[in-house]
Amino acid sequence: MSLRYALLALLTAQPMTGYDLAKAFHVSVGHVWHAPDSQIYPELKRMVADGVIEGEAVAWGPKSTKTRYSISAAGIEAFTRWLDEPVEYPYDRDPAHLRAAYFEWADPDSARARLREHIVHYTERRAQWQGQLDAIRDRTHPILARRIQTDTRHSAEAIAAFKEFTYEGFVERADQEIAWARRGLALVDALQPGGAEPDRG
Amino acid sequence: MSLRYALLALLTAQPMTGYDLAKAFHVSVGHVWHAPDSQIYPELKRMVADGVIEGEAVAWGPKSTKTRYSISAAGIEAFTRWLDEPVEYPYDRDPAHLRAAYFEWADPDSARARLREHIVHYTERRAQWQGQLDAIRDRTHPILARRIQTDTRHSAEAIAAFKEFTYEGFVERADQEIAWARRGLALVDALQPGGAEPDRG
DNA sequence: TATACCATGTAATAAGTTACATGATTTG
DNA sequence: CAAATCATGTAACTTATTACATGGTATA
Repeated sequence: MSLRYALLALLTAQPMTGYDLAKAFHVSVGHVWHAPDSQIYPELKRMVADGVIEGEAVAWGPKSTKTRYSISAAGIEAFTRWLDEPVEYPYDRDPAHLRAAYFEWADPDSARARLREHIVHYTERRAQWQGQLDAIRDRTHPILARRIQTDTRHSAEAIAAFKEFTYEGFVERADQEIAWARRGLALVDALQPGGAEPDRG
Repeated sequence: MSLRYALLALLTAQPMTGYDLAKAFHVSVGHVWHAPDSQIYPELKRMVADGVIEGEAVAWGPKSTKTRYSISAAGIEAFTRWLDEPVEYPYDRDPAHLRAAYFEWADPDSARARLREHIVHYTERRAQWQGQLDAIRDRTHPILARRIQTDTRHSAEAIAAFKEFTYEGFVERADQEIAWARRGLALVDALQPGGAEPDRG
């Protein structure tokens, strides 16, 4: 159900067509709550049916139209009500840590490969999150800039501060995962003296 | 597909009936990869069909039987092959951080409530993970103890070290989430001077 | 005029969630 | 003999994944 609120959040910044919204999604809130286009379009239809957004057809070329969606009063209400509800935490399900727990069954080089992949994965994620953070801090993030312009009820300071806060948490998480995997590499080396060269990195 | 390997991992320690396995699951690897009984039993049937485990009926009372499952040679092979494959990282989908990003729309007391709930949630999780860690370290963890007894190819040291390593990562993650939420409380207070009492905790 | 990209999906599948169901057995 | 718990699920639903589909529009 979070996808709905992620989309509502985007539409509090400005009305958008489905396509623009999907694009904006992937470069902003999609970093926090992933969804493919094939999930976004049907959800938008359901949201119209439920009255939380409105869709109007706008001309596109000589014989085509596209739909521009805007949040309704009911949508604003649903969005703020959602913020008042407790979070439903997902169950723990962590494929990387699951494997790490049974590394005694893996070839030491295989274990090292998994840990290095973990570092690569979180290094890439970290770069993405840090990129968001930088753009939020210097106000070059296009969706944030637009939001600050159009939102009259909230201060630019507060709008940006909570987005910064969110991504800071992710960057710290990435750092923690990288540090954890490095310790794992050291552990594999310690348990398997004479294996591959100890990792420097 | 990870559920299958979590179950195989448990069965490398010893053969178990479905019921015992489900119970053991919930107090051990279920902390890393959650699954309800209603997912475990059907998966066991599929695993028998795929030949990675074998089920034998054992008498239970005068007129009933239960099934005892043991890992097969093919199962051991599937399990170790799984450790050789790269991890498929799930997409990011974080309901708590998603909300935090839009706290400017929330009543400050609502934002505080969400952040306090975050602290409570991770404090509880941390206690569970730390409990596992303590039991692993002093070798009182029943499944680990059994595993160390029955596993002739891996050293007790390595078996325990990787489980420790796994749970250490979770404990650190919990600490990070708690610290993050505390900073969030401070941020809400800073943006809303004169709101509720600043949090001490 | 071809290529990129705009626009919007559908279909099939997989995985996981919640609620409920049923009967046998052991134990106090 | 009642209660707990052992034992094993099924059904209905929701959510998400992957792959594919289709045609219009702008631009070089």
